[in-house]
Amino acid sequence: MGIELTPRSRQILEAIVEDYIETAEPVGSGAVARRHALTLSSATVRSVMANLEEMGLLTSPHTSAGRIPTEKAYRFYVDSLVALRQVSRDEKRQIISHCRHAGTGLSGILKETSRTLSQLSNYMGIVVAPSFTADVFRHIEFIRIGQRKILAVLVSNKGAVQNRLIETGDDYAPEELVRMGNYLNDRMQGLTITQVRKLILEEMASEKGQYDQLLSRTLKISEQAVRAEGDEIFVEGQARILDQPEFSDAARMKEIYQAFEQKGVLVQLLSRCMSAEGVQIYIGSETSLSQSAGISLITSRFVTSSNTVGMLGVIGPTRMGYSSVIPIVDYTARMISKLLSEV
Amino acid sequence: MGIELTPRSRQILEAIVEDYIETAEPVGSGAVARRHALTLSSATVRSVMANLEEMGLLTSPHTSAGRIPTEKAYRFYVDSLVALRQVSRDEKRQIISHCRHAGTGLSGILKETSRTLSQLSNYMGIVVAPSFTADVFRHIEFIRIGQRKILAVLVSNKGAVQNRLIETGDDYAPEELVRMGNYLNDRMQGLTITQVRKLILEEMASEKGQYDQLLSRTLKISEQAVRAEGDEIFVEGQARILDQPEFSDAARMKEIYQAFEQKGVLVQLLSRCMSAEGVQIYIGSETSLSQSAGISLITSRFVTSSNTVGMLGVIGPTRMGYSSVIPIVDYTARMISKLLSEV
DNA sequence: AAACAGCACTCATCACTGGCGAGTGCTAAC
DNA sequence: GTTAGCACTCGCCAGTGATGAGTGCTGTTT
Repeated sequence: MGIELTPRSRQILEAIVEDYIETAEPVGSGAVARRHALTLSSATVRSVMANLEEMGLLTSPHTSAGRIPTEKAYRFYVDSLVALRQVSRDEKRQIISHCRHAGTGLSGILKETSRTLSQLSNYMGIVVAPSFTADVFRHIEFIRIGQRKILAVLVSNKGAVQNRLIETGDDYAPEELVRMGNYLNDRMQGLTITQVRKLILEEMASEKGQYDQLLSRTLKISEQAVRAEGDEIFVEGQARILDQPEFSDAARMKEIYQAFEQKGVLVQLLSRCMSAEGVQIYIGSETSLSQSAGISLITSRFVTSSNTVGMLGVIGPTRMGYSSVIPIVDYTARMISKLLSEV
Repeated sequence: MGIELTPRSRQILEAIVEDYIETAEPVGSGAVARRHALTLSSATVRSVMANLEEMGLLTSPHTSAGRIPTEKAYRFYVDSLVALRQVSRDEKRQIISHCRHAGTGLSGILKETSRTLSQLSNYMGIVVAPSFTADVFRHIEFIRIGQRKILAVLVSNKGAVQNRLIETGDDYAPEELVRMGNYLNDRMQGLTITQVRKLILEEMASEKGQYDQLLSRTLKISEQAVRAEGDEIFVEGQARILDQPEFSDAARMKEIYQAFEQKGVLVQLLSRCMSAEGVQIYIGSETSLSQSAGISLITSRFVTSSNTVGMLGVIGPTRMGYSSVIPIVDYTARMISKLLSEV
């Protein structure tokens, strides 16, 4: 895995990656020698570049163009070359003020955050609302609060509580509701919320669930209680992709937009990120998005007071300003975590 | 307003509009004469076309290309020329089955609808969830249902009910809640929900709202009760815009996406449509979207069992297949209304 | 007068061309 | 090991001319 490079090769590779990130155009030996004052002639640089190409770190689009970094090069770059920029005072200010300012509830804050990410990075900002569907079911309770209104209180093993108001077709007696609760509490112990939901749906479809009156009523209500809260996901700044020269061509674009249209893809992609702490980076095909698209993803997770975990990050071209975006994502995640634990 | 045209001119204009809708290319006199078997020579058609151009119904992109319809022509076309297609059996089937199939609550149905619209029309589908913020406030009630949980029940003059669960920082006595309710019921009579919300926010900011304990608590809670439910809006099929040849160029595209990014623009645009019944059509600049973009909008509203009004429709290029999209939008709106009143 | 054939004219599009310049790999010299 | 020099490749660009679709006008026919 570890790639062996002389210091000079590293320096040159870094120069190429950064140049390419900046200009989006193949960089030639001359440019490297000139811009980086390496006291090396272009010819020397050339021979080094030839080496790097052999190692699979560079490719040339055609004979007499410069070279462009491969995915492998980006990977190496972020792993061991990139010098992370500090988050500037101004950026910090923006992040914080945007977070605070957004008034309307969690959704509002997260949406605003997504927008801020997009603005600061100049790529696409993305935020996945925390949900505890991966948590383990601990306790559920149904409370009658009106003629046809039931309050469901769902508690997970991490202590997160989810209240849900359910309107029903007919009336339920309090004793019946208690029995329902007990039934579920007995049977669902140890499963994750997602599994619980799945199980309920299966039972609903089975014959037993169809003909047993009481059971059927129980299932119908509990399904609503456990239903995932729209797994909210906020994407902002889609238009910014169009700023990137490599996507100015329509076919390319279409691919990307289609990929994102099934947000399912994103959800799947992001749920992977939930597990690990800290900033995570997926480059090109590592994202397992429509391969050829040349997309990268920088994410970090954040937590809330109720211990649920959400995800935020930035999607951009592989040729992305890692040195500045990584710190921004990191800082934003911390801030959001802090903000959400205060409440 | 009424444009005077001889039958023949009308026929030729219709032919041109329909040809252009199909091919997206300037249509010349020859094509019209040939394709529509009008027993007219191209020369005659030419002179008619010259007339139409003078009337502002056609323009030529340059001397020796055919002509393309102006907005005015489209307007005239939909007003008095277009022959609406029937909704095919297959399309009906798709609309109905998609509506039914979508499981998860209102959001799910509407999202699926938006997707269906996009699929059938091959343009962008859009659905705005019904909200009763424009309704008039009639009654509000707070019910204590747990240590720190309050249920707010809000009723509008049309009989629509909105329940909302509120979690509070500290505990409230039932009597206090009753008093709070009375206070609001007295003061907010006759205002729309939107106005109520605005008033509450204003009072919160005023000195009185800051220092009067009871008032402050009342406002804080009622604000949450009245808060607009995220004015949900579902847009699907954005990628389909890229199928349209006129938008294959990146700059053009960007304009559009940026316009849509502030969904505010859409909301504003669509709230206009809410007032009138039946299918409404906005062509080009009539949409008051980024002018030059050549976008058209076909919408219709739908109603729910609780008398709230939503909006659905299709956004596409001005050069849109009106004859088939109009009926689809119309039919879908009817179906959704029916489906939502059943529940 | 309405319809039309004929004609000169305009102009986008396309394929082809040659010049240019950036960049390369190789080799021979320091 | 480093570098200057050189021949070579190839994308890009501007210019060229042929092609063809489409137009407006004019004079003739019915």
